[in-house]
Amino acid sequence: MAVATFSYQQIYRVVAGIPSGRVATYGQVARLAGLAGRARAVGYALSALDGTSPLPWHRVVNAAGAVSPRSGGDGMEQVQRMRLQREGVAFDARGRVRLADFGWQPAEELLRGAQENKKA
DNA sequence: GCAATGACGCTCT
DNA sequence: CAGAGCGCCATTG
Repeated sequence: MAVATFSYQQIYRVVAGIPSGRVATYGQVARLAGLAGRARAVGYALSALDGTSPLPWHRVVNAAGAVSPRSGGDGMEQVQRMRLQREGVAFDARGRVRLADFGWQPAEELLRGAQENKKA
């Protein structure tokens, strides 16, 4: 495994910053992590995580506002939905979240982009 | 170093 | 509004 590359740390930090009851898209996280356009890297970083990771990975969804079907058939996508509903996130009949209401809207200062690397 | 795969995003139909 | 196709970059073999 890559043993947590530099980019991964940025991604994890952003994911950990997602407030409860809100969901962020891979592209959003990627941009905040300084990896604009590399949404795939975000998905890869999360895939590298385990179900035991302390990060709220379940708050990360795709641009469609739906849980992405990961390979392996872990069935964790259902767990992700359950967790989000538990936090107050509502899903529509198609199992998709209304990003217009539950989508995470970070402050502009945070939107500076790749500038948030200060670590406390 | 090259080739294949992947928890994505955007555009077209 | 929903579904399918193409392109992007990063990681792994």
